[in-house]
Formats: sequence, C-alpha cells, structure tokens
Amino acid sequence: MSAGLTERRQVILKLVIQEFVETATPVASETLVRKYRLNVSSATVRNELAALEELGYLTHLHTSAGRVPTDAGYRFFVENLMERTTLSLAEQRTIRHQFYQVRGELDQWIQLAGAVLARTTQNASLVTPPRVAERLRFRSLELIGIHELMVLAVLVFHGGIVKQQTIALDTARSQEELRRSAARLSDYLADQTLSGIEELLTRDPGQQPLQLSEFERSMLELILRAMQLFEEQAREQIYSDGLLEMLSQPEFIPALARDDAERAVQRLRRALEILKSGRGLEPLIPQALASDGVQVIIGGENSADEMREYSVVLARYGVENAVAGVLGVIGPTRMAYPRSISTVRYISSLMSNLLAELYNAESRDQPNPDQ
Amino acid sequence: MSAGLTERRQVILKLVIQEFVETATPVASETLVRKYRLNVSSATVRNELAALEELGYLTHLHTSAGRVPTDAGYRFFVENLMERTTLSLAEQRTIRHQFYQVRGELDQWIQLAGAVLARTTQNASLVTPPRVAERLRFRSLELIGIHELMVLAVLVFHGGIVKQQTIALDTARSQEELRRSAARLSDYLADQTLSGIEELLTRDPGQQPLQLSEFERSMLELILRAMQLFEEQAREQIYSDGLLEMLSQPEFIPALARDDAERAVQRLRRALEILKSGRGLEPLIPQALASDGVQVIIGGENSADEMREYSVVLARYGVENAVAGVLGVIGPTRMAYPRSISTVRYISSLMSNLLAELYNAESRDQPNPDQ
DNA sequence: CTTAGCACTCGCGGCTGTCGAGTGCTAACT
DNA sequence: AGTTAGCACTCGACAGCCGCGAGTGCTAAG
Repeated sequence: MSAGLTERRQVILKLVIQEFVETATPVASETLVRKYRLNVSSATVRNELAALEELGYLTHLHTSAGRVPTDAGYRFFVENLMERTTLSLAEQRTIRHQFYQVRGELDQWIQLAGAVLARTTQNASLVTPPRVAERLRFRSLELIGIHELMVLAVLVFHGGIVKQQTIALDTARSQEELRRSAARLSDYLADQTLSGIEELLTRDPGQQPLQLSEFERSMLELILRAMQLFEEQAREQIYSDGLLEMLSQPEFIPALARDDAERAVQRLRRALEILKSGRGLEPLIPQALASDGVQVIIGGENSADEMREYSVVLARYGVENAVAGVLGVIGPTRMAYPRSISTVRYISSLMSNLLAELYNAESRDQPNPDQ
Repeated sequence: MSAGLTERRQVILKLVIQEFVETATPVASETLVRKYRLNVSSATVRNELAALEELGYLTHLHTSAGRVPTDAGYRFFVENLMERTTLSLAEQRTIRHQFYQVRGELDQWIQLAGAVLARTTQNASLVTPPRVAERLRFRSLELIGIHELMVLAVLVFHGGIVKQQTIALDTARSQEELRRSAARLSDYLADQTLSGIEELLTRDPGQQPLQLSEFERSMLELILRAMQLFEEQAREQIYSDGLLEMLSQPEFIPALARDDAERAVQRLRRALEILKSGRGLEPLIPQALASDGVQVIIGGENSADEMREYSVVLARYGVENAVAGVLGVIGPTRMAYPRSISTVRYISSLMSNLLAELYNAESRDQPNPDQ
C-alpha cells in the first residue's frame, strides 16, 4: 500500500526530524500541524506518518507516543532533505582568529580544532594528528648534552615533526663530539624513511658509504626504535574533547530522558569508554582517510555494536600526498546534522590550509625526485 | 554525657568506616556485631554509635538507617586509627617495571603516573608536571631550517625541558647563518632565567657584551615570549586520568546509590567538570607543594563548595631545590584512605627518584655558584 | 555498664486509579 | 480518492496507599 515517498511525505519527514532534533521528544501529529502551520488536519498527518513508518523512516516505541526517526530516516534526511549550510561569517572569523593565535604549533592546532568542534556542535569531537603519507621521512638529528652521561636527542622529520628523547650513555662524550656525531648521522640518514634506515642497517658493513663509530651505531638503533614507536602510536592515537558538551545533551540527563535514568547513565558511561579507548572509532578512521568530503555514519549503520546509539561526522584534512588526518564530531543519532557537517567541513578545510602553508612551503626547497 | 572517645568507641568508629568504605551502604549495629564478632550486644553498640554521633564522627540521614561517617570521622580515622600500609612488593615491582619501559620520557612518566594511580586506587588521579624551582633556566637554542622562510626553534632548558616552536621569517637565512645565530644566542643567554633575559633586553645597547643583529634580537623576543607562555601554562596545567575508574564507584551508579539516580548523575557531571577545569583543585596545589608527606583533604574541609563530596590525597614529588610537582588521587569521601595514601606515597617517591637521576646527574656538571 | 525487649520511624517495592497525550480507525464529507 | 471529524483505545506518568523489613532509641531489668 501507500505509493512510496511522495513530496508531502518528504516534507513531513523533514519536519519530524527537525522537530525531534530540536526537542528530543517524540513528535506528535498535532504538534506538527500547529507549529509549522500545515494546511491539513492532524488526522491527515497521522496517515502520512503511518505511511512513513511503513516505509521504515520512522518508529514508535508504543501506540500513543509520537514518532521518532529511524537510522534510515536520518540517512534519507542527510542525503536528500537537508539543505547544505555553512557557518556564519562571524563564526568563521572567530574561529580563524583563534587559530591565528596559536600559529606555529601543530599540537595546539589539534587541541584547538577539538575544542572548537565540540563547542560549536555541542557534541564530543575527535581529531587524529596528521599522519605523514607513506612514511615518516628523517631530516636531521641534534644531540644536546644535558650532562656527561645524559643526552637529549631531538629528531626532526620532514614536515616540522619533532620527537625528543633523553638517552643515557655509558661513557662520557664532549659536546663537540656529540655535535660531530649528530652531523654525520644527519647526513647519513637525510631524507630516509623508516624502511630505508632499516635497510641501511642490515646492509653489509663493507658496503656502507660511511663508517660509523660504535657510538653512532648505537644512536642509530635508538633513532630507529623511536621512529617505529612514533609511527605506531601516531596511527592509533585519537585525541578527543568535548565530553562535557556532549553530556549536556538531553540523552544524558536522566530527568529529561524519555526512558529511564538508568539508561541515561549507562549511555554516559559507554560514551566515556568509546572516547577514552577509541574502540568503535578506529575502523572509521581509515575509511575517512580514504574518501573525500564529509562522511556521516549514523547509528548502527556501520560501526561496532556499542556505537548503535551514536552518529559520527568525519572528514579528512591535510595536504594531498603529504599528510592527512581525520577530524570530526560524535554524538547521539539525534544530532543537528547540517550544523555538524558544516562545522566539520569548515574546520577540516581550515586545518588543511594551515598545513598546506607548512608543507607547500617546505616542498619548494626539497629536491624533487622527478626532475 | 558520654566520656569522650574511649578505646572501644575508637575501635567501633574504625569498624564503621571500614565497613562503609567497603560496602557503600550505611552500617547497622547488628551488622558490626555479626561481622566482626564483637563480644557485646547490638544494643551496646548502638549506645556507642549514638555517642560517636554526638561527638560528631558519625551521622545518619534519618532514624532507622545505619550510620555513616562524617568528614570529622574520616579525619580522625586518617589521623589516629588507620594503620600505615605500603603497597605489596609485587605491586611495587610491576609499577617500577612499567616506569622502566618508558625511561627517558618525562611526558610519559606523567601519563603513566596518572594511569597507575587511577588503576590501583580505582579513583581519578591528577598530576602536575614538575615545575622548575624558582624559574626556568635557559640552556641552549637550536634553529633548524624547515624551509627558507620557516624555522623550527628548539629551546632547551636546564633539566631536560624542551619547548619547540615553528617561526616564520621575513627574509631567507641559510642553515649556516641560523647555526651561527643560534650559537651566539645560546652563549649570550646561557644559564639565564626569564627575568635575567628581560633585564638583558632592556639594558642600554652600549652596555651589551655582545652586538646582536636585527634578526637575532627578534629571535630573542620570541624566545622571551615562549618562556613567559611556558612558565605560565606550566603553572596551571593539571593532567588527570582515571575518570572511568572513579565512575565505577557505587556513588556514581544510580542503581546502587542510596539516594536517587538524579543525584548520582549530577555528581558525575560535577566530577567531570572538576577534573576538566581544575577549578576547586587549584588551591590545593600550592598547599601540597609547600608541605612534606602526603596531604589528605576530606570533603568540605578545605576546598571549594563543589568539592564537598570529594576527598583528595596529594603529595609533592621532585628534587629538593630543583623541581617539584604534585600528584594524587581524587574520589568520593568514602575512599580507601590507607590504600590511596600508600599508593600516592609510593608513586611520588618513585617519580622523585626518577627525577633525581636526571637532576643530580645534571647538577654535577653545572657550575656551582658557591665554589 | 550491659542487655533484652519493644515501640517507633522510614525507605522501598508493589499495587491501584486517574489523567492526559496521542494514535488508529471508521464513517462521513468534498 | 483524498481529507477530515470523532471517538475508542493504549500507554506512560504520577500520586497515593499499604505493608514489610531494617534499624534505631528508649526503658527497665540484670
């Protein structure tokens, strides 16, 4: 029965979703008619609602409760009904200004992106640090004596990525000695990736272009280990923020939750676990990295079971062929999708521009292998 | 009436607290007699409980509910009744081992300390990074060209503290030029504190021991700003962890909370706010820095009003006259104080030893002003 | 000082009845 | 054929009530 999604049904579906997102309570036919001045009676709307339900876009917890969108309903909304918005110019300016304040500090960008996403969408945010495309490429090494048996090694990689580590020595080295070793190693390893260095290390000693001292070889081992560790943990790490913002959503407030307090708190605890451990989020990252534009994952559509009640809005950011990370928003499926999407889109392009400044600049003075 | 705190009352108080900490439900006279095989009847115990209540160590929400310790009760327990315990050797070994895994990385120590505190006490933890006593002392500067107009400045301070910042230049500089400037500035500023540098900067140009180029002067300004920023934010920053562990305490689980679910969730939200913003915690930090041993702040004893339901166990860690930070545990007043205290004590001494390795080592090759 | 005994207080779970919101259906209307 | 009024029906929310059980506080006797 019921001839599919007519124009009017689409309008009504859209209104139901808007209303539900706004109020967080099931929406009644009467409410729709009153609030949106529909020129039909509530009975008609009820018929349409029943049809939409049959089509799978809405549900009902029980007779005599308003309608609630299903995942499929949200999906249709996001795909076809939603108008594409952008952040207001004033908001854009404010955000740009904040980023300007911390220019030059990648870590701060990440943190700021997280904070801004959370604040403007009133949901939790997640940001992964930009990962170098392919592999980390070595640039130079500085060894700074902190004391005769203690050295601070500063590893600098292409793209302004820096990793520091203090290292204990077994025999004392002068500052000058350290400088020379650092310079030799820097030359030796310049522009190498992790696997390149691994290869160098296993190469027959006779073939080495440069004889390394015992000390330098042991430094090299350390560098290698640091790089491995760094690449590994960079892959996993998901920075997140805005827990508090998300928890101000009615879903998490027992007094407002339609179901009972018990559920609200379990939800809360689960949300914490998801954000802290990243479980349930991880599978989404590579997916987002691989695709253009803003990805929307709604409820149980894709992810692990514990994510059934949450939606995630993700976008890649970075510089083509150089670095890429992922940032986005996570919140209850009842989410203001247009706003989340436009915020994520804006922040990701902002971050991309900031990174491009760093990277395009750098690539100019880099040897281009194709020339 | 009631001749003060007799021996027996102390025993009973102790039992009440142990029992309440364990079960999180008000404890009844009958329970005490049964569980701890007291050789008196429950009626006698009731008389004693009444006396303890009159003395201010216990309360009850209404007639016919078991007794609950007051802040004063906990205080007396901590001060006089509790036996001083230490972590088991096995636990100590496990913890030491974990720290050994990340040797050489101060940031990791802090994170690890937070995680271990949280896990072993099942409460939230807080750790402030070790602050340099007096002021930050400059050690050296490295300038690493990332590209002709982009430089990575690595500021190294005494004690292995490193701060990095990328800086945009207006005119290109060669790597060699950067190296020379860095060396000159390093010499010029070596061992200076922030105020020392400020003084140098304002000094009459004629008096300067060294003529700086325009470029070097502008670098110097940047260094100064970075140091100011760093000192400031180091003071404020409180790292925290273990939210999830704390939330597994019955106080935060509506089904188990004696009062209602509503309260449990407000508590939860408030705990989040305290940990995220650090408000309510900040006043405790300087206090802990100024005193030896483990500090215990119980409920409303000291802190802001929103901390009324929480206790904090804090200790200083660090190296005398060199660096000091604070670490500790925060949780509901119904806390296993002996365990918290011994854990905090152990971790703080462990961290102190680790830092001492770094610092005593360093001070050996530092010029001693008294010689 | 200790104890048995007992009245008294409360919280809690279960049960009931009422109210109101909202739907679903039917029959009449355009 | 689509729309609408009308109305029965469903279900959750809420308040009130009852009885139970846990635990105290008091008293009087040992």
